[in-house]
Amino acid sequence: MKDIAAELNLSITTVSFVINGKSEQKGISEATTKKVNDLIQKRGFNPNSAARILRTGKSQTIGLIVEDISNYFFGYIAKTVETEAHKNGYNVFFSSTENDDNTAKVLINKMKNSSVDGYIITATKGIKEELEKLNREKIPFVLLDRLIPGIEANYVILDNYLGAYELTKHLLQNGYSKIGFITILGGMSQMCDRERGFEEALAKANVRLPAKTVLKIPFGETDENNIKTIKKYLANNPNLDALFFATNYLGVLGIEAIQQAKLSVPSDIAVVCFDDNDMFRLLSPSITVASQPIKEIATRAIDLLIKIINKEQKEDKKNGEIINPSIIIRESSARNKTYKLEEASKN
Amino acid sequence: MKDIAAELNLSITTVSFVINGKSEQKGISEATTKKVNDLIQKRGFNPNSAARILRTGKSQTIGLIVEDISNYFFGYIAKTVETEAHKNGYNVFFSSTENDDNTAKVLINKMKNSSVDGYIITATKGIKEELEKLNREKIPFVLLDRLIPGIEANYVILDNYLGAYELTKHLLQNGYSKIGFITILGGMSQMCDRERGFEEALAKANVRLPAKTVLKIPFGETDENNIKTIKKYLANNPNLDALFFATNYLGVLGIEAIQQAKLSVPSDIAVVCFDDNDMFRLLSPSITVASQPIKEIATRAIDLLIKIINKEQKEDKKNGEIINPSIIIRESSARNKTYKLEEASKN
DNA sequence: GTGAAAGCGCTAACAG
DNA sequence: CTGTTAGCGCTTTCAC
Repeated sequence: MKDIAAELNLSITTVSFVINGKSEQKGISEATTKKVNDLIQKRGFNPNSAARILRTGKSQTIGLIVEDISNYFFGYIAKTVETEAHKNGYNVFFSSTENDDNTAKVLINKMKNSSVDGYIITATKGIKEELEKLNREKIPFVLLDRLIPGIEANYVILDNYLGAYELTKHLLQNGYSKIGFITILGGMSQMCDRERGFEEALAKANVRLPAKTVLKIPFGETDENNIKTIKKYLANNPNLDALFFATNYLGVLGIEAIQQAKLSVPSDIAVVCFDDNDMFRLLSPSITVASQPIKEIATRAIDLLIKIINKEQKEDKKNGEIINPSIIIRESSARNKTYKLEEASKN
Repeated sequence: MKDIAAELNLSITTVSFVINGKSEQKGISEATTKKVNDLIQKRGFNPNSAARILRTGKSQTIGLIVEDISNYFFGYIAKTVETEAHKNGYNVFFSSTENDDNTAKVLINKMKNSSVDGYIITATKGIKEELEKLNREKIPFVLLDRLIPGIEANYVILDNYLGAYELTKHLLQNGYSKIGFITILGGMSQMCDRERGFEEALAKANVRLPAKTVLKIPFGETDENNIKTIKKYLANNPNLDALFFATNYLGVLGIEAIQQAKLSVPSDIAVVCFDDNDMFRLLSPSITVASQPIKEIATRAIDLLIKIINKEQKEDKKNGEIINPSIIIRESSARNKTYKLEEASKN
């Protein structure tokens, strides 16, 4: 910057104003502005962002903390967040927590050092304190996909209850009533809401299931072990006529388990799953799902965050957005042709 | 830092030395060191990284530029890079190019402003100049997945030629010789290598195909249009007995097109694809693939980059690593029921 | 063993 | 309309 100023016989201030687009505001002549801009172009000058951050305290960077970037849902979230962030002049730091509290905490602090201007966070269970600290320090963040009870926060989440409720209702209407529910152990809010939706749909239909038909799989196990667990569960619950997978990666594992157990879908067992992806659509039979409008979720989250950063939104007035899922009915939950609705409802 | 120093009646220098783990080297007493560390812990003090970057010129950040973070291949690359980077004390900036030159250029420059210490780049075709500039400025980078002709660079890529050659050989050995090859238009080195592998395997077997059996699909079209294109291609080439998809997302689209065209795999047409994923494994019939050891590729790339950043590697001695793919034979390329999968996979 | 002080590149208040 | 200047928080040389 100094060089530019020297070369044009201008003060550093002038150059700085031009760079920051304050020519007009500061009453700098068009000619000067142009001269400066041209030279900047020619020299390929880039303002040093470290200095700028140091001076302004703003890094034009947002931190994105997801559960697992290699999961399609989060990958697509990340892509959308990034695109939208760039549109608004922000860079994105991303990281995966692998659902580990400690990793999440470390990440939040690491990003804080890097002076991110705000966060989008898919929380893990035990980071309440960190979030409270962010609130105290007035560092903006938006919770995505899941909430932490007792935390005042801006958030964008899906109506998980509704999705699970409808998916379950769909199964019931198609004559499946002995439904196994496979979810994550120690799940966060989104998982609890899905379970609640499932249970209330059953309750409303006066269907009662033994508790053991809910299978909770710990996070972080190997795929192989999880498949084994699901296979064992299937063997122990031979009377089930449908399975509800509460999240996409469990669905994938479940399908593998079902294949290995040589069960036919849906004639032996129907399948529905939360979250859609290419695979569920192309599989034969294709899988009925509750689909999340991922792009919308991500866009809303980043837009909300940027609004907060720019103080267009009052700090103390938190804002929550709840997005509706859509149920996509496919082959995996269609009864076979000979099936009679009356018979099933006897159970 | 100033506060810490003041509170302990020490100079800022001393505190700085302790923070940077130079107590010993600088001959600071154990007692002092401990006192400082304890207070830092208690206060939750975090050194301001902007200031540090400004002073040292090192940001402990690496930039990861991929084609599309929502693609499983790149998502998994990102996850691995990130994990490995954190292990080494680095943060990761990531971005997707969507295979667009201009985006890629902008990203490289944006990251340069943010003083990344180095890059991992999946190049687009027209960023030769940018890379040359990086070389001139001695900013370390590692090319991943694909090369740019005429650029001196460190790189980690797959042996794409070999993968395609073997995949084609497999088809030929199983009696498929009228093989359609579906790839990206204007593809980068990795795509060219795959095509070359395909062609040379055919040539070696003395199989000659009309040119029109190679279909090149432009990047950036909608999925719908691409599926239409593939369907039209299938209709125009009814004599094909196998399809070779040169990359995973084309394979997915292709499978959808094949389903829509009501063709049976492999009896009507066999299918093989580059890159593996859950879907190809679980589909029925499952898809034969050339699988990339993604984790290894990512790990090698980040390790190589860090080595270069730390000057453990001479700047002017570029280092290239070529990783071997493995061929995973599945149902989609089995001739008919009498064909034995086990036999084939022995290789 | 420890401290003083310069300066990284930029912004912005203030002074002309 | 433009220039002077302080200072953001840290590292590091040099001095004691």
